[in-house]
Amino acid sequence: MATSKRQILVTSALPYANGSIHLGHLVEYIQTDIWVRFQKMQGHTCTYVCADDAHGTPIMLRAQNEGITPEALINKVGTEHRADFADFLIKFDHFHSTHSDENRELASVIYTRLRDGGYIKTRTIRQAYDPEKEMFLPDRFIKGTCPNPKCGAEDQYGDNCEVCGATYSPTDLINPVSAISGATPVEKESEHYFFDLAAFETMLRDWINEEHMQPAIRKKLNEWFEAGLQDWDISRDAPYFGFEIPDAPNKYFYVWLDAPIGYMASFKHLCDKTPGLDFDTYWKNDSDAEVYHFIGKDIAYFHTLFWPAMLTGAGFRKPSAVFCHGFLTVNGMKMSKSRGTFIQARTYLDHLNPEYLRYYFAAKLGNGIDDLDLNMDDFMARVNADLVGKVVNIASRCAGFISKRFDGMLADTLDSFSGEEDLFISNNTDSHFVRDQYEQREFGMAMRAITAMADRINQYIDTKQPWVIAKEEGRDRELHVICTTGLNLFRQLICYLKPVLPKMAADSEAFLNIAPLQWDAVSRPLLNHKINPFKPLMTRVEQDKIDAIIAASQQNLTPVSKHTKQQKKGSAMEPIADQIEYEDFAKLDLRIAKIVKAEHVEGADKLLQLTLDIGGETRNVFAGIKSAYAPEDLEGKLTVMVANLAPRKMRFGVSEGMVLAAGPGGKELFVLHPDAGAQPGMRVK
RNA sequence: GGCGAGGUAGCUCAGCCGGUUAGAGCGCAGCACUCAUAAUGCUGAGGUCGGGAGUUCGAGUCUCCCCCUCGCUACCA
Repeated sequence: MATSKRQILVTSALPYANGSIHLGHLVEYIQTDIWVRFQKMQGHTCTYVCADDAHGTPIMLRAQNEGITPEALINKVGTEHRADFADFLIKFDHFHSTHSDENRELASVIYTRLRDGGYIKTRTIRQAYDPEKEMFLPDRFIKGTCPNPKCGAEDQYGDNCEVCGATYSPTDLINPVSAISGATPVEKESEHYFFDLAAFETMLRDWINEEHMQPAIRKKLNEWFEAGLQDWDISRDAPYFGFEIPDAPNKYFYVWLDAPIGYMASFKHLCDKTPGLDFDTYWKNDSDAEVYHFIGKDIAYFHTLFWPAMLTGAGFRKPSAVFCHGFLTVNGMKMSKSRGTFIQARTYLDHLNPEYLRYYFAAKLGNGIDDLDLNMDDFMARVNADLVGKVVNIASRCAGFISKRFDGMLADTLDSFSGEEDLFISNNTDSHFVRDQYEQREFGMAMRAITAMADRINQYIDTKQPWVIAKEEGRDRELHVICTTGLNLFRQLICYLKPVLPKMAADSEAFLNIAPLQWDAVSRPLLNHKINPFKPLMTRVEQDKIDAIIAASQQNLTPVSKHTKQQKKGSAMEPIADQIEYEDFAKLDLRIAKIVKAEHVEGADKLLQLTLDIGGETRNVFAGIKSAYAPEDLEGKLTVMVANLAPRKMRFGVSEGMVLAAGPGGKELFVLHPDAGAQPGMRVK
């Protein structure tokens, strides 16, 4: 490990200023923040910058919808983002916006240098245009019927069909409409600016063969090389919310052009107000400083191809490395609004301590690009057992004796009744391992090593039985040393956990009455020192809090804008329910049923009582179809029923399933009938 | 369809270049203890390492085939 001071600049991907921060985002910010805090504790100069990604069509349109300026929108969202990050203890040295003077300047510098270097070309392309709104339409803003003859799903986006998975160009859509105005798009030509990525192929191929990224990403890049590097369209026509291209009126930089430059811009802003922090030292071509980007694996293309190529073409240094992480799943599945697992940062914060999540993510993060699963049961068990049960418990079980018996003073030596110092030293030795794991972003390994230390300490206390010694005459000094040892070991643990748990570390520092912990400071014990009374440093995760988060996440997102708005434009069709997995469907047991008997129910206005034969057995089912069917119309016919629906006690008896029917109600109800040949009891699938 | 990552105890995961009885934590069972936020310690049960074939003296660990999961992508990047 390098012992000299390093100069390190670290970034996380820029969150888009169009939506809220959710738990998926936080994997990255927490990962980065832990690494940065760790580097700072090592005494290195480590600077962590980020910014809101504030440009692009979606932001422009959303601002219009809300009747505010894009600037007002990004300010509003920016404020919210900052609060979410701050409350999750993500400590940026600076959080900027891509819609800033610094970014405009740097984007212009980079573009101009690329242009002068011959890396910018122009070409006329044809693109869908909304004649009513007078703007070109990104594929995502065109909707129509899927052109796949086997599919024909309505209301699909311009680039691919979410129903059948087919891909096509917007011009293939049947009855295409602009999702913005409802007008029919026309084709129109426009001159676009392109970045000549292929010109950098040799440089990029060399670059990725060094240690600048994880092996899995490198493989992916090779695949992209095989496919051939394409020119990159970096311009968009007005109206567009972004920066106008210097020598091209009414042409704007595509949001992804100025987004990564936002890393530099944010840093530039910080440099301008921080003495001793010099922009060029970090970004000049031959810089010795280190620059790292933490990103999700989905945006590797931008960061490992475009970005280093742009930097090289403009005479800047390339990143030292790009670190990718996987996605977050919740309870083993993709985050889902309907399951209540699409959890906003704020929703979590309303109910739980952010350090729980920081620890849990740390415990499961490695340096690979595997997805990370937030399993709620595991989350609760892990946090409670490791943090509360093991770590905090050590302080809790020693502190009482120190304050009650020794007036809050620690002993003046650890020397020994049996190996106190050895234990202390062995933790120090292990700290080298922990440090290496942090450096390598193997946080899970680090957490494991730390909890193993905690196990040893609890064993030590158990062996020593201070509660027995406390009752015996003349063993005060022994008791004093044991508890002092315990608290010193605790101090080490907290130090090693500090990058992950900054708040708990601060509280522990207050409890121990010490200056902020630095990594190496704990190699010598704290002796003959007055500590403060112990207060609980962390309480347990409770199940009802987790339930509340899930419930709140479900409500948050059900009725909202999206559906209602689009519904008005389209047909009067009831919106399609949230997507389900095959397993969800497979849970339904649908059977062909023969209606052997149908009769009126005395006293019921809407119900008919049906006796259904489903092969081996008969079921009694109450169906609300009296308004549309007479019993005699039904008897003898076949229909389809849900056979595994939980029986329901109704006023007139127990209903053991339900028959399927369509229609709005009243006379317009249509019971399903199978085609000829179906037999009672057959499963429908 | 293409590509990538995975499938190891109930759960979440370690297992480097192949080597004796496959590991950890949580959970579970029993015991101990009571200083501690029902915390802690000890003991134990539990896995034919997705399936099959091959290479080898020897394979979660290498090769091939198959099955399953997840992700990306499908001339947007």
